[in-house]
Amino acid sequence: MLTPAYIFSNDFTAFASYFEEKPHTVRSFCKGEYLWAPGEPYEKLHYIRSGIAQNLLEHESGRRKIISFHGRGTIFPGYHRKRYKIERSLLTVALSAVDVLEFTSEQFTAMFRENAALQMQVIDWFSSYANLLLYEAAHQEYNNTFVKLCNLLYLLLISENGRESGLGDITQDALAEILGVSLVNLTRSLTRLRQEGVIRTSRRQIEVLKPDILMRYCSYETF
Amino acid sequence: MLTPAYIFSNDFTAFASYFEEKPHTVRSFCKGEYLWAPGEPYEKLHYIRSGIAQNLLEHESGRRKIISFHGRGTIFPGYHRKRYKIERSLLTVALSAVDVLEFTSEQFTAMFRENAALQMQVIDWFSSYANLLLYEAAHQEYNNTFVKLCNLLYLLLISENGRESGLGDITQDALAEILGVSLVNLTRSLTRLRQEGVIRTSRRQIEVLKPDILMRYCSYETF
DNA sequence: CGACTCATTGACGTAGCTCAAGGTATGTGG
DNA sequence: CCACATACCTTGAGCTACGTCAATGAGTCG
Repeated sequence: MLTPAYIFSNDFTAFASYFEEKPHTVRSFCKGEYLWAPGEPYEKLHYIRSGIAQNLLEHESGRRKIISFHGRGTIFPGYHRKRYKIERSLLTVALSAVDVLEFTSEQFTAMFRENAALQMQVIDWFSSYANLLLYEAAHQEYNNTFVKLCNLLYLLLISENGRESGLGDITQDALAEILGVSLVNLTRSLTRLRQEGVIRTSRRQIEVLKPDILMRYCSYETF
Repeated sequence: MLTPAYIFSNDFTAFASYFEEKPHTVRSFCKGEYLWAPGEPYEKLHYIRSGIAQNLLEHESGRRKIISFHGRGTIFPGYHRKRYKIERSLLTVALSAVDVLEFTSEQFTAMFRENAALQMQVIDWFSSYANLLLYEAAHQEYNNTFVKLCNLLYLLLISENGRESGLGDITQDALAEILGVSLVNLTRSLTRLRQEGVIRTSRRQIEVLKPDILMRYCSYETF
């Protein structure tokens, strides 16, 4: 049974050569560049050949919520046709150099119509995305910061998907923006875990020394 | 541009007669009965011919989060093939007498494969569901209870989708469970709105007297 | 008309916020 | 290679939004 995944990767690799054959544009983004800029409607879909990007939402209060990460071998955003107001506040930023195949909505629709396997993969992608959002909106909401953090560390560093997808380094500020808590509050929970010998921290790095203890702190839905 | 909808309805009515022709089971549920019981894996899909059901998640702390409502002319749950751990904590309850066509995963897959219009509608459903969850997980998270409530009242009572779908009456307890706040805290915000003459409340009923003022309290993403 | 559901208000404790200050790596230009 | 700037992390202090507990009121129904 599947647990939430913050990092999407390698779910469309089976279609890599198929995508290459079909009409598309090759594009590259530098670290820090927007794949999807603020205020822009989301017109294009990207198949990521290499690199990693993060998707986040800017709240009118100035706080930012990191929603998900998208690495090599996946499509972002999900294929959809309707336009939602919230998309104006969503943006996608390259965390490293990113190399993509860009499809217009029409180009992707043509592939979707003819390729039954692709249809199923799009469904699978949506169910996985919905699962992450359900976990965040309906489960994590009721956990305190400490449990939220343990859950996140488990999903990013211990779980199969987390280990495979390998985010590499991450700032504590980013962790706070994933969980929707303040940096100060996040640091306090990390300090507790460090004092208990569960983790070791250094600049942009968190190493889990005692995964079994970390898991005992996690909530039931997490693994 | 579309705003979040808590109530799903009439998005599959175009397929009503198509569904009737295809293999299915007709089922009826009484008010309070589970369409999807706790701990049960989600094996079946329902096309709701009449009635309304709510989908919610039970947290291990005992708190409940109401996620969405599903009325006539829609499908629930969304068509998907993978199994997620969180589904064990999800449940769906009939809020009134509910009459459905029940499809097994295989039966629905057969229809999905042959019917291109259905494929597109399933995509639209997923994008709408993802939009609601994004709104909840990434936007409402940063609003205080008062703004959360104003947003919800707008979406349920003022917005086009809310008015059309018509939840009818709703307890304040349910509102609190949608927003993930305590009943006490919710009541205080309602009291403020009542004192300002924005709403009138009575048992299971909320009437908006001054929609323009309510809207001024809402956050930017809401309409 | 008693029992139950639903709504309201008060009292009080605390998780997590902001503000503020400082410490420690990492990178960069001279 | 050093001086300095910048990014990142940590800790303290005080405030507040929101949670729980508790008591009561006000509709609804068999």
